[in-house]
Amino acid sequence: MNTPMCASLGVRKGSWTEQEDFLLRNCIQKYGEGKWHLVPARAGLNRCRKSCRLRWLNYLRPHIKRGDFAPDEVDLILRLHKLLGNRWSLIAGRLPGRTANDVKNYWNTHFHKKLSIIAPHLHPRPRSHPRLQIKHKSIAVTKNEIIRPQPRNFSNVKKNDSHWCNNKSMITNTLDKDDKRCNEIVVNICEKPIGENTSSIDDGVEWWTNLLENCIEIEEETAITNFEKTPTMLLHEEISPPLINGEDNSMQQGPTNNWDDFSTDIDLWNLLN
DNA sequence: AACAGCTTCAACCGCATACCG
DNA sequence: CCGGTATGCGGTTGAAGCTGT
Repeated sequence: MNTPMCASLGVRKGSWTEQEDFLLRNCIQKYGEGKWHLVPARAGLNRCRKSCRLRWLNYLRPHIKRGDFAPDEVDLILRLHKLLGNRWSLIAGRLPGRTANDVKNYWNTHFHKKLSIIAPHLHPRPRSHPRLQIKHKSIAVTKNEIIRPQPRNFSNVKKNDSHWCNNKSMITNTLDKDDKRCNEIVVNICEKPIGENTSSIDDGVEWWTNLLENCIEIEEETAITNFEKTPTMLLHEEISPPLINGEDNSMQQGPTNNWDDFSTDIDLWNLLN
């Protein structure tokens, strides 16, 4: 366990000062990201490595977007949350400039509390929010089974793909009613690179561009005109219905077949407005 | 103006997984 | 294969600011 390290030896906690931010930023610029256990010593900070990492990832990293989420981003969060559940890092990976913490906080403040009001049995939350109870009319919400990606071992896969979006597929697993792994689903989503140098200004822009390119490919393949559709609409179409075992599964979906049911999202949109 | 209650979000905590010798 | 360590992630907390009375 690592956390005792943070608690021991009087390591500083709480809000970061400008001086600490300056030291950490300089350290990362000099040595690069990673090796977090070395960062406190290198930067001359009396902070634990986890605190340094979190501060960098959530606040100091370049090109982090602050402020309100755009409607398109909210739409994407809703759809991805429906697909992935509370996989905040995965969701954030598809929102350029947004951190997992941002997405999580946004969800908890804008959606979770509202869901807990309109469907408390599905979304329990410790504290009540009387104001919101008055503000929002009741809306029927159906529970959707989240398809949770399972860890996969790609150790035998060649790791020299320099174009991280050239493989459009993300393999996930679904669980059947007996909680047994039953199917592999290939979801066409751009995967953000891991472990590459992503500090350039192209970071978010590039993956988003690739996402759009992939959407265009799908569009061309299906010979459907999507002139006035938003990226998220295209993404929605891209991720549903799934391909199971590489084949069109539209006629053989099992008990977890709810890919085209985004009624909850629409209700949540109404809540926001 | 003062107070209480509520909301937001940065930061912390603990767990799971990856990595390495 | 095993054990220790590093890293990443999601849940939770709490201080600060905001809003209503």
